[in-house]
Amino acid sequence: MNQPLVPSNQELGAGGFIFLGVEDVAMKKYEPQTIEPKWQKAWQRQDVYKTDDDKNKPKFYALEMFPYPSGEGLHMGHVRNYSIGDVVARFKRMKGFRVLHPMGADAFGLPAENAAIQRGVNPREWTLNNMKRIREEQARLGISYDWDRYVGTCEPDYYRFSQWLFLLFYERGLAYRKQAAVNWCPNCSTVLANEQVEDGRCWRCDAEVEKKELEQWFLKITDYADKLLEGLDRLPKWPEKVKAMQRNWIGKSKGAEITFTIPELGDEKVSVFTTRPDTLYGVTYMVLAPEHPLVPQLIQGKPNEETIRRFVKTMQNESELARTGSDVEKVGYDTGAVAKHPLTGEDVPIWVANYVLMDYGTGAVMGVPAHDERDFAFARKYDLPIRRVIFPFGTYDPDEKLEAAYTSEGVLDHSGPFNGLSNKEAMRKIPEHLQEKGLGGPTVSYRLRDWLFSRQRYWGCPIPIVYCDSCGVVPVPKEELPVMLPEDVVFDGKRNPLTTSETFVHTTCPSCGGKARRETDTMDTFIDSSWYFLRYTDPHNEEIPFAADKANEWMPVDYYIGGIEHAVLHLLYSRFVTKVLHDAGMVNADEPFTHYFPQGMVLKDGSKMSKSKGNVVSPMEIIERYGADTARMFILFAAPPDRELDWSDSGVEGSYRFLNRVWRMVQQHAGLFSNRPQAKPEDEAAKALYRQLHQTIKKVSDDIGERYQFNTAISAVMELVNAIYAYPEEADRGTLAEAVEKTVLMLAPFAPHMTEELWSQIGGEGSVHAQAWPMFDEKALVQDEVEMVVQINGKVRDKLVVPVSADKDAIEKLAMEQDRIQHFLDGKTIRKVIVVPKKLVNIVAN
RNA sequence: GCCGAAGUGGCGGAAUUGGCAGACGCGCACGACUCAAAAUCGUGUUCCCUCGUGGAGUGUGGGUUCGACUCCCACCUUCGGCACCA
Repeated sequence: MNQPLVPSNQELGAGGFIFLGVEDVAMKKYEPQTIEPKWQKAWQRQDVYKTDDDKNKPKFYALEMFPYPSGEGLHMGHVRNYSIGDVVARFKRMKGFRVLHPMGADAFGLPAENAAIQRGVNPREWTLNNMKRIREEQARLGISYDWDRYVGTCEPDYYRFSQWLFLLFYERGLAYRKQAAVNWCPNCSTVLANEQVEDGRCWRCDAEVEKKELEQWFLKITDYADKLLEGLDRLPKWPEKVKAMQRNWIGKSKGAEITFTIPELGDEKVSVFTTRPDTLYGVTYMVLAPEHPLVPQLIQGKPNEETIRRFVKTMQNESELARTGSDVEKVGYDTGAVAKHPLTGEDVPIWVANYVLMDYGTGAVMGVPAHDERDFAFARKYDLPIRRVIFPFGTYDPDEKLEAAYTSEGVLDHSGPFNGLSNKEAMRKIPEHLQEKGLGGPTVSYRLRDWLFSRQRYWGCPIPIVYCDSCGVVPVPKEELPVMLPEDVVFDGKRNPLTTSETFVHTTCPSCGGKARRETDTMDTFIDSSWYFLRYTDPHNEEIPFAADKANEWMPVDYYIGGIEHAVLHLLYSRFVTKVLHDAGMVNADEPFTHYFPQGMVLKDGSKMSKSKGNVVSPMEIIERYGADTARMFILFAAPPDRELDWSDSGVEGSYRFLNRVWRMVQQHAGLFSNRPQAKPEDEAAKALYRQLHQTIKKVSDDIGERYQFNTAISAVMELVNAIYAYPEEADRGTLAEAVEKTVLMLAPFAPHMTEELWSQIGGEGSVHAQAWPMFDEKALVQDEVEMVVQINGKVRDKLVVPVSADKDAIEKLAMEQDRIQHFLDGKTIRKVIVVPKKLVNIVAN
C-alpha cells in the first residue's frame, strides 16, 4: 500500500510549519483538512453564492440533476456531476454572468416506504435525515449552491404545487382515467409507466412486470408527440444519441388506416394500420390482436372457438417479457371468419395471433406475406397464400416464386387500377383513393403511449381528486391544496398504506358537501422532477408554482448535467410538462434545457462501482484524506467529462501532488505581492512566460466556456505551472507575479478552497470567487518569430525559425539553404514546393 | 435487424480549420538531495533495427491530397439504445 501523502500532525511540527526549499524560509504546509471547512464556513456566513439578480448582467442557469436522498449518501457519480456543474457556474460568475445554481432533493420514492415496512421507521423522518446528510456532503464538496432556493419535493409547500399542476392538466383535458391492461410490478406492488419498464422488467427492482387490467390515471403525453419530436430539432446542444433515443421512443410512423368489413357481422368494420398501403393488393389474410374486441363475436360457433378462447386467456396472463420478447415464436389461429377486401371485394381470412399488439395502431394488421418478413414467416408456417404485387423496376417475371419477402422499392402489378405505379406513388395514391371511398386514409401512428401516472404507494404526492356518489370525479379546488399525506397509516407491505387512513379516505365532496372518498393513489414520482427546475426560479412562492416573470428571468436551463439513464424518463417527461406549462401561458420557454450534458460513469477497475463487487470508493473518505479540491481536480482531469472514468488511486495522488505544487509555488513567491512590481516582459524569459500565460488564459477560457473540456483546461494550467517553476530567477519579477496571480484565478473554479486561501495569502481583495475572470492580452499572442517545419515528401527533415513577416519566397529560399535539406535532396529533382506560412514547407522531390 | 457513439504508447488521454502524432498526467527507470527513507527536484520513457542524416506507426483494407488521427468508400471490434410497433 502506498504511503499516505497527507502528513500526520506530528510530522507537521509545531504551528503547522515545516521547512522546505533551498531558500530556507518557513512555508505553510497545504492542509486541505483545515482550510476547506474554514472557507466553507466563511462562504456561508457571507452568503457568497447567493443568486445575483443584477439584471444588467446576462443570465446563466447551471443545473445538475438533484439526487434521490438514499440512505447511502453521495457516490462518485454525484461528485462528478456536481464538480462539472460547479466549474461552469463559478466560471460564468467570474465572467460576469448572474448565475442561478440551485440544489434540492428528489425526495419522494419507494425506498423510504420500504424502509418503513422493513424497519418501522417513519418515511418522512428517514427521508429528511438522508436529505440532511446529502446536503452536508454537497456542502463538504464546496459546490457553490444558493441554498436559499433548496427544494425538497416531499415538502407540502412543494407537493401542493405538484397537485396544482395536476389540476391544471386535468382542466386542460390532459389527465384522465381509463381502464386498460397496464404494467404491474408485483415486487413494488404498483403499476408502472411504459418508460419505466426495461426489457419487460421494472426499472427499479428488476422484477418481471405483469399485465393487469385496471382503471388508472394517465397524462396525455401522446397529444404532445409531434411537439416533442419537433422540439428535438431545435436542440442542437443535446447529444445526437439522446435525441435519437427520444425519437425512437416516440416512434412516429406514417402510413394508412384501411377499413375492411365483416359481412357475417352485418358489415361490421375493422381497421388495420399499415406503413405499406402500396401492398394492399397483396393482402391474403388479416390478423387481430388476441385482446381485439371483435374476437369473441368472430369465433362464436366456429370450430376453433374453444382453442382461441384459451389462447386469448393465456395471452392476457402472459407477462410483457414472455409476450414481446425478441425470439418468441409467432402463434396464430384461424377464426374461421372472413373480411371483405376494401378494393377487390375478395374474402380475406381473419386470424388471431400473439404478435399483434392491441395498444399499437388499431390492434389489427393486414397480412402481406410477399412484402413483409414477419408476414412471410407466418404465411409459411400456416400455409397461407403469398401474393406478390411489387416488382423490381425494369423487366420482371410477374409469376416468379418468392424465397423471401421482397421489401425493396419497385413497381406495382396485380394491383388493379394501380398497376404500373411505383410503390412510392402508390403509397400516396392508394390511401387517397381509400379516403375518397370512405374506407380509411392516410394516418400516423406512434409507439409512445400515454403516461400511466397513478401509483399504489404511500410516499408520493397525493392525487387531488375525490369521488362523490352523486357528483362523480371531483377535483379538489386549488385553494384547498395541499391534500396532505396522512401520518395515521399502516405499513404492512400488503396494501397501499393510504387506504388504511380513515381520516384521509373519508372526506366531503367539494362540490355538493356530501360524503366522498379520496383518491388513494399517489402520483408517479417522475412528476416531481418534471418541474423542479421551474420552482427554483421562484422557490418561496406561496400562491402558485412559480411566477411567470421569475421563470422567464432564468428559463431555459443553459447547461443541464446528469446521467443518461434518464434519456427517455425524466428528460422526456420534463420536456412534456414544460410544453404544457408553456401552452398554459406560464412560461415562455417551450423546451426546459437548452444544453443537456450526460456525464460519463465513474468506474473502478473497469466496472461500475457496486457493493456486491466491493469496489466502491467513498467520496467522503477521499475528501478526508486529500480534500475536496483534490477529489474535484482528479475527477475533472482524469477523463473528458462525457467519457467513462476509471477511478485510479495513483491518479488521485497525482492531482494532490499538483495542488501541492501550486501551493508551494505561491508560497515561494508570496513575497512578491507585498510590494508588487509591474509586469515588464522585456527579457526573453519574461516574454516567453508572458506569452504562455496569455495563451493559457485563452485556452482555459475556451475549454471551460465553449468546449466544456475540463481535462484539457487543467492540463494547460499544469503546463503553465511547470513554466513558472522553470522561470529563471533573474527574469522580470512583475511578469512572474502576474503569472502566479492568474494561475490562482484560473484554478478557482476547480479548486475553490485552496485558491481562496492562496488568494488571501497574496493579498487579494475579497473572495477569489468574486473576481473577474482574467482577460487575455491579444498582443501577447502575436509572435515575431515562428518555428516552421521543413518536410521532404511529407517527412519532417528540419526545423526553421522564421520571422512572421517573411514571405513565401523568402521562406522557401531559407529552407533550401539548410544543410540537412541539401543532403536529403541530393540527387533528386524538385517537383513542387508547398509553403504554408507559420506552419511548414513541404518539398516534393524524387 | 435498425439507430447512436467509440477504437491513438504499459495506462488515462491530447492534437480546436487537413499541416511536427503521443501535450498533460499516471506508471516505470536513472540521477540529485538525505546517515537512510519519504517528500521534493531533475533526466529519460511509441515500437523496430544493422543505432543513424534509419525505418514503421493513430482498429483493418482502399481512396482523395504536396500532406490524413482528422475527409470519402468498404469492413472489423467494443459499448449504448430500440426491436414481432405492422
